[in-house]
Amino acid sequence: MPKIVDHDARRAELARAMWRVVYRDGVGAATVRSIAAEAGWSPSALRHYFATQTELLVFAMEHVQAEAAERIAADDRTGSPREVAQRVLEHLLPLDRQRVREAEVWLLLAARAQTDPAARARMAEADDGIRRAAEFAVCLLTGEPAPDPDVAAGLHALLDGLALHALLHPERMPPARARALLGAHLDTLAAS
Amino acid sequence: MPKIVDHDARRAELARAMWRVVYRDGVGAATVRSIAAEAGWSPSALRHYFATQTELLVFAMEHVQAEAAERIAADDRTGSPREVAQRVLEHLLPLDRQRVREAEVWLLLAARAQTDPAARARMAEADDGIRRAAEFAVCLLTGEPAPDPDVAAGLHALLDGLALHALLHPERMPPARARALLGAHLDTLAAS
DNA sequence: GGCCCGTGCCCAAGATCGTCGACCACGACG
DNA sequence: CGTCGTGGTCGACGATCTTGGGCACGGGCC
Repeated sequence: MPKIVDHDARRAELARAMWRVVYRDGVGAATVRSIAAEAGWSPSALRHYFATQTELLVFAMEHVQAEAAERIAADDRTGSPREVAQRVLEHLLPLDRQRVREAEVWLLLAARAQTDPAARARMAEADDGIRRAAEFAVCLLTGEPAPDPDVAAGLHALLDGLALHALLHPERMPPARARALLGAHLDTLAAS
Repeated sequence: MPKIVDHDARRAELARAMWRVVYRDGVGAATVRSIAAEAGWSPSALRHYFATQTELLVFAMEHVQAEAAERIAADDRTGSPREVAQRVLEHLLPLDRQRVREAEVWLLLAARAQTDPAARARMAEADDGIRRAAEFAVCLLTGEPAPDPDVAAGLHALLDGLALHALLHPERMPPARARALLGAHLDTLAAS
């Protein structure tokens, strides 16, 4: 058979090129052509590994989720359950430049999910991940083995709302304020 | 001088055409061409009234905000402060088909605000409107004349998060559930 | 009443985008 | 050593937003 390249490795390489573009020029500059140029190839070459631009965004979104999961897994879980819960959830907020860029991809994919089924499916999985983190935090706070679904859903909505505000209005919702508001919500959950 | 047309009336007419397209085909179909065709004109004619597509979206967003403000103003304010607060805030959630369409425009403009200054400015104003509603609700619940900024900001973030979930995952966040989660949050605010 | 010129509008083109088809090159297998 | 399938490029297509040039109309002025 012909020459064989490692598709997964190539996709990862292309994804790295995409993130370089996103970090440097913002998510709006992440076009097929600019990513191909960044990687040093022709735009058509990308089609062998990502059939559509949405597939690229989906792959980038998987990277975002993997990064978040790794940050959470790397947490040492020291301190009170309340402190652990807050730290875990803060890993999901765009509190530094890198995570702002990641959240930009998240928001772009959210808008695209309104019309693109593939984007919608990926957003649903990312949503699951955040929901599980919220449920984990609720379990930590209440001491119960199973979280109240409504309490977790409310925390989940607050998280996404804080992320949205931190992204769109960073001057009104700086990282410290997002952290404080999250902490206040966790306090009320712990109290009840 | 030459023939004079009422620019405001023409803009309103174009905005109505846009909303017909959005209601029928979704926000993804709201291109300059489709809107011009819906209004019966050429795409270039739109440029006299909306220089860019973002201006169209901004005008549509102003309509969304005006509709929401009107819904809130039309509320008869009967019932307990707790009930009034919930009803007012529910006017800001995408609980029916029309408001889902309006929220689609909101999300599209949010994504565009990442790169487009005009969209960003309009989103900031829309954000102000929601924040004021949240502050009003907090005042109702606490009985204080001035709301706690952090409490209002938390409620605001929850509102936007609920709206986002109702929009992206309506099967997980149906209108009844969004209402219930909002109500639960208001209960905890009233209790503290 | 007739001319002017500015507004309104269309046509065509430019720029950029995502996507696709046709074609070429290389290299592993038979 | 030949074959053919994979990898890659080039060019083109269609759609999009945007822009410039030009035509038509009609209100104001002489």
